[in-house]
Amino acid sequence: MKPDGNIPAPAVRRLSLYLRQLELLWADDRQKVSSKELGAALRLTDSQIRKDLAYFGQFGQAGVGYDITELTTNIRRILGTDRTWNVLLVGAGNLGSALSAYRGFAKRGFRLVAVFDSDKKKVGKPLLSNPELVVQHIDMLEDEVKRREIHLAINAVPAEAAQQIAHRLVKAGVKGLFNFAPVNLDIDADVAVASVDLAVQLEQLSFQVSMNQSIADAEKTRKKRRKK
Amino acid sequence: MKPDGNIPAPAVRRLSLYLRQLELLWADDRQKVSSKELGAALRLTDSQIRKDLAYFGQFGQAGVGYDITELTTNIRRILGTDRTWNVLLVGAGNLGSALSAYRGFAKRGFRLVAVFDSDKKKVGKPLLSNPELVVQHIDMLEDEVKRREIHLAINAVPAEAAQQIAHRLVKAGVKGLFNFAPVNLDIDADVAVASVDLAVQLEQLSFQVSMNQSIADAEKTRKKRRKK
DNA sequence: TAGTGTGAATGGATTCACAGCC
DNA sequence: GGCTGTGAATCCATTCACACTA
Repeated sequence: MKPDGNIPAPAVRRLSLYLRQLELLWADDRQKVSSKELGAALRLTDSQIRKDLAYFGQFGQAGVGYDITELTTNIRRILGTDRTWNVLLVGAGNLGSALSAYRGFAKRGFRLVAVFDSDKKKVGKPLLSNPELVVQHIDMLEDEVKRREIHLAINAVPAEAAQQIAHRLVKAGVKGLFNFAPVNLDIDADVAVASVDLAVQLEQLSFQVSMNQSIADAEKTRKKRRKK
Repeated sequence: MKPDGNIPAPAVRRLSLYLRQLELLWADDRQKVSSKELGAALRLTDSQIRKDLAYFGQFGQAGVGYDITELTTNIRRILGTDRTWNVLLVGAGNLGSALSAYRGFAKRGFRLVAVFDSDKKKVGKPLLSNPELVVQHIDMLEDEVKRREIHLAINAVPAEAAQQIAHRLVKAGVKGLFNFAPVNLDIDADVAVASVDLAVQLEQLSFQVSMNQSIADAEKTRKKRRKK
């Protein structure tokens, strides 16, 4: 892979979307797809798709489009999902358990290989979702990261503990961190971080709904006024 | 509220972050904060924070900064979280159950008032996390939305069902949709949608980690070559 | 002096438009 | 004719820089 110059983050995010759509098409026995068709399905412009792909190489054929199998392979390689990643999970609470049961991870080459918690009541118990996995005490973290070559971690501990656990994960050698706690992690720049804050998402919804509402209201009064 | 002109979506997203930080400061008994201090804590520039806030009004005092309580109130009003939102959940599987147990929602004024599933084995059972909530059959959806004035919905059903449920939710009158399925929902423009695709997030991590790795490798060979 | 609010300048990302190819 | 790949043009977001204020 070429550790290329400056690739916009939004382009990388969309790569995942393209992959999804390609898999759908593939399941439908399709062979070729154009940027226009892909764009229509994902509600993006065709030129955006072409530009995004062009950051990484030339995958299409003029007049024909993209070969679905080939493009799929290429995007997988770009995203680094053409191999299996070992993933660990810290926090076997509600959220953690749900995540450990999520099928979508395995389907995409992410294999959950270890689960940790600090609560002694949970340690030693197998996961309901996957009885082969037994919750380990958090003190085993460092050893397991090394032993099983784990590069990605899902951090599903409460907000208070998140920063400390993050620090520990990084020190243990984890290179990417998926964080669910509503905190801004302070982390070395060479460690990748993805964050999902569920409450923030709901706030965005609440904002949009409020705003749509007041637009609709304004519209209504405008119309009323016109009637006069 | 003023249904103002063009507010950048990223600015609205950051509003949530400001709110979180303000709450932290407030818990620390602080009275005032400057854009510079806020920026340092959140790793943003001070001017960005001032600009973001300026989209919505004038909240600061030159030479002093922002009053924490006052700014908190204002941001809540802007985001529409100065009131309680009734929220429903569709899908009482693993993810759904975890979400229903998540405390962060209630803390921010989002009240889960109904849970639906199509699986008859689940219907009628109370939620472990909140025994007052009993899983209802999906056919009750429309009635409940009206009866309890529910405007927001969390869609935690499998990908195959997501589009159909989304459609039904919108028809029932829901104005905002929090989607966890890895699909692009086709929805009226006047309905707000927030999406979290867990696998996409992991793919972003995998990309970044791979890229960091190859940068590090390149760095290494560069150094080696120099040594000669 | 410390800090806001804001026009102007910069920097990025998206879209346009078209040459070139199948 | 249909479609890619890509410079140029446009659009949008961020940062700069400073007048103004407590």
